[in-house]
Amino acid sequence: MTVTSRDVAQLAGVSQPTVSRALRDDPRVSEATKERVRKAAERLGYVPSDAGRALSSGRTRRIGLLLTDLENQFYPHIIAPAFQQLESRGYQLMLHTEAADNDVVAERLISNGLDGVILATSTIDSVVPLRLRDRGLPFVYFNRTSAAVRADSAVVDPTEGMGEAAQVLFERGHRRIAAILGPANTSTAINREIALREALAQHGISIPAHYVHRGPFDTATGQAGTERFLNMPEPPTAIVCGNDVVAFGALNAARSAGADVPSDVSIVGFDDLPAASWPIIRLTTISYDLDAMVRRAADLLIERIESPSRPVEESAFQSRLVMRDTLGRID
Amino acid sequence: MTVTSRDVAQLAGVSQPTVSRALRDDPRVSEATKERVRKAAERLGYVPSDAGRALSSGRTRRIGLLLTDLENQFYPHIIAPAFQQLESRGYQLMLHTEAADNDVVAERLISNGLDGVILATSTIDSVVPLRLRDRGLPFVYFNRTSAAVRADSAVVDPTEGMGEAAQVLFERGHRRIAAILGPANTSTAINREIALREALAQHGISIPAHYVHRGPFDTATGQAGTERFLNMPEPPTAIVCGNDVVAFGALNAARSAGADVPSDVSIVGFDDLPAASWPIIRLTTISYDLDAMVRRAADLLIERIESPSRPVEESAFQSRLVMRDTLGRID
DNA sequence: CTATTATAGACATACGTATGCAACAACGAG
DNA sequence: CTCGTTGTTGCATACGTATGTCTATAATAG
Repeated sequence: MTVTSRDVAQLAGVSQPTVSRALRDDPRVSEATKERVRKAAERLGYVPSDAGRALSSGRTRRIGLLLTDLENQFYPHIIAPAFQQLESRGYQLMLHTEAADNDVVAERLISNGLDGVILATSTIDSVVPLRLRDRGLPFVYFNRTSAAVRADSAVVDPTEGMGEAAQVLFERGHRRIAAILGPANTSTAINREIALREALAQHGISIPAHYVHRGPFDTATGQAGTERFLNMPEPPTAIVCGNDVVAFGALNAARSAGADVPSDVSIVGFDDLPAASWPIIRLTTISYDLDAMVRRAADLLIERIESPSRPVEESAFQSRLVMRDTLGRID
Repeated sequence: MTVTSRDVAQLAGVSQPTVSRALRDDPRVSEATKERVRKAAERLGYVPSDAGRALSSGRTRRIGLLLTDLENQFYPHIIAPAFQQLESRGYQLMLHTEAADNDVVAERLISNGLDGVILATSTIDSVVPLRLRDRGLPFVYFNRTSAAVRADSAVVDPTEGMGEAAQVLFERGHRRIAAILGPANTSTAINREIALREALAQHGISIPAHYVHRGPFDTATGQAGTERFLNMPEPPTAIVCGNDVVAFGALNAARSAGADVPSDVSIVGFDDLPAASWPIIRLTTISYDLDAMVRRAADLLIERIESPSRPVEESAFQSRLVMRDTLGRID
């Protein structure tokens, strides 16, 4: 039924191993034979079997990307550049989305014969990195890291962005500043909170406990937090959000409550997703080079696969504030 | 290095085939032996090799989803339910994004040892369906179909939705109606255009050529089309868009041009993406059960895989208008 | 007590490719 | 004329699992 390298070998009048080598452009095969083999392969419509190749070579040239919650607008923007970068280096991307982060997930990653894994949604207490390390399966942290195992990583450094945001908030007269932060077990939420608090502290501003809302990085969290804040007797004048998706939820809540942004309340995001710059949104947010970060993660992983003993490389990307229309002035 | 079924067999004191059967709960193995094997597997941390399994059984339980343009907001909403549905039926999803639609793509799909493919971005002149059919690799059309090969499909029937939209547009006094349509080589663009024109014709309205703009299903198209329309000496009072993403672009263009929606121009979308119902957007659009459609596509494919000789099933999903705030009344 | 059958497991082999090693031819140097 | 060298190909085998067939043991019937 299916055409194998043996069939090609027979037609070309060579042995099966020669076909294998010829089609991968092995220098040990003469140009004349290569040409003959290619012709034969073409004529039979031969397509090498990934399974056979994987079994024999022990490598699949396949890399997993582990995500939770694909519905979140943030992740599609990772997938596309990851795909491209891996492809340009001869690897394929295999998407894995899992609600939980447990042993079953780790097993699935391992059994799939992946050459490596990009972990994009690790929590600081994830078990997956441990399992992967035990198996010797290379991986890289993207965006978030886990405390359990040290590994190559590509993350954002929120310091500059939060610094600029704090500066502008202060200059524009904001003193009552609230924050809608991500889950406490994610490195991103922790780092952004620290960066924000330190930056505000430089202007003598602190965020009281009742001005802090925590939850998953989704619109519902932004919505819930903003509703809570707006209903307070003394609402904040500005809300800094853990990311853009949360900020979109905040904008929605403000609109629903009849509060004008930015004259009633200012909102700041983080990530600068494409939608943030849409004329109907114009979100003031903190930006960084997401595509470059994805590409870096892919590169780090491939280098790790190809030379496993390299020193660990932790790569941080600068961030900066992008002023648009959702951060106003207090008179 | 890696633990194989042979290692487990040795530890459990049985043969390798018995391990294979025991772990897959084959009735030919006694419960006592199964238990012993499971214990041994657990103790060694055995994880079966996908490649070995694929090579031996000829099946991978892996299904490809072929997309172009992951950046488009529409597609992530397909991926998540597809993932879930396939997983619940014991299959894994393998994402393939390709800019083009050519032989190379088909070859990649074939070599990957997929059990089947979901084609989500076929054009009517796609070559991939031909190649897959020649190879005997099962596939299903999702959303769009191709004329070249008949196959199972799950698509939207735009008739009712467009009918309701035309009705409301007419009742609210719109007579100059424009359309921003998708690429002419996609079945979705064609079907929606036909449905729209027929529905408007019932009210004696036709869309003149200069009120038609065509382009890819993205925000840029919506933006460009709307700019063009708004600059006309006699601009349309309403714009029907090929999908929501296009409509978002139209909203952006209107905002940039200082045109109020809906008092200056009305906008109608198609798909009812989650963002369409956001308070800051509130897009009037045509809705259908996208998740069910995805699940249907997955089910059709799996059934095709498991019984290849079934008759072809073409599944169409009803659509309906969802009124929100972007379709106004002409006084 | 023997013949028959059911049951559980072993044995052999297949799947398709990659790779170390041996074989061979052609050739030039000594 | 011999020997080493270089370049090209074939041979043998490994990768890890699944499955058809065969065998040993136990259970059952006559």
